[in-house]
Amino acid sequence: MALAHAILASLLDQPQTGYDLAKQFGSDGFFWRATHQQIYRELSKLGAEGAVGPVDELPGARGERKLMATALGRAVLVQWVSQPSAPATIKEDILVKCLSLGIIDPKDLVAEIARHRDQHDLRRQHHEKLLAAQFAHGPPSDGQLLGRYLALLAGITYERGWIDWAEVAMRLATKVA
Amino acid sequence: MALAHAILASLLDQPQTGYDLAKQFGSDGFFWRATHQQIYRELSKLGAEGAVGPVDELPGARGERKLMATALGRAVLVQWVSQPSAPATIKEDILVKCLSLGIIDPKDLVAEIARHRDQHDLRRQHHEKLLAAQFAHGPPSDGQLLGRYLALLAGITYERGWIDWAEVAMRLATKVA
DNA sequence: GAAATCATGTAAGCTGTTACATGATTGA
DNA sequence: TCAATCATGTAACAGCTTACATGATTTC
Repeated sequence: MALAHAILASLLDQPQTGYDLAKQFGSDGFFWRATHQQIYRELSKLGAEGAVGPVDELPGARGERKLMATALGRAVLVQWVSQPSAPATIKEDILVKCLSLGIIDPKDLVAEIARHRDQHDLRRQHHEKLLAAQFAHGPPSDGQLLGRYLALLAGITYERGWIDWAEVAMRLATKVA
Repeated sequence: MALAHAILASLLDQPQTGYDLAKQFGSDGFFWRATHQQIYRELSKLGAEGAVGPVDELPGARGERKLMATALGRAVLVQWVSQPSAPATIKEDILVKCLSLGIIDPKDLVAEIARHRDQHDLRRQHHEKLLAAQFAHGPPSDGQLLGRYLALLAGITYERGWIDWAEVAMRLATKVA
């Protein structure tokens, strides 16, 4: 149930509505993807547990229900972080498609790999823009900020890995075509 | 429902029992992870659809029920491969932990990143051993084999990405500690 | 006034994980 | 013969995805 913890971590920085969170977790560039349905479900649970709570905003602010992590929520997060977790399992369609190369037209695979390279490249650019905008002066020394810096760096490294692989794979698969 | 297709792709090479598949999909190094329960569930479905079928082995062979993809199964796979698919979504606990750096001891995060680096390094070594053993003479020209080569290459690139990131992240997070 | 965006939900179905179970065969 | 491995399942639950729905506010 790491989504709950991802939400809590996201609510450390600033209060947000479910909608805010859904936008963030729905954007292609974010380190974690989730739909608004998942977000709201988790928020109800977290609210029932008392891990997130409403922020009493200016009464004039239209029906917004901004939430933030409570002291309990932060404690829950700290507790979870202290337990070791296994690396995520890879489930990439493109690899299944590679394994099917024996029964498909290599040109189709090359085209599909090209599409993937483009999508990963878009994300890479997005991450790099954020990094440049938020951390123009290099890695920050503040803990909270450094965490975001490291997450962005991981995203960039990840996307670059796929891009590099795609270039090599396309060259090799073209030869067989 | 890509697991079904991963199974079909795996049954292109050679007939296997559910147990064989479960071993393969359960090993840390494989490009896709699934438990034996998932495997058997998918195999029943695929069997009911006629996408996989039994191989009549030597009658002496003990209760083995080797399966392979049928013509229909191959057609299903080809059809699925022809549709574009989106890159997988990242769900890495370690990134949530990075975002929590504001409320935890940086030393704990560094230790956790070190654990992750080690696990990714084990997988990297595993993949590289397979690559060296199966493709000693470089990339193969045969389609089916090239597919496996590309999948292995992707695995290696992926693991290296995380290892590289971990080295940088540990250096930066140590400074703040 | 219409369209877009903000904001929040329910319901159904599929996928993945954990726990529990069974029986046959192989090797020490 | 005892343990390990082979081989196959059921059941329950947790997590994720897709489709369907509603109403308020903001912008053109």
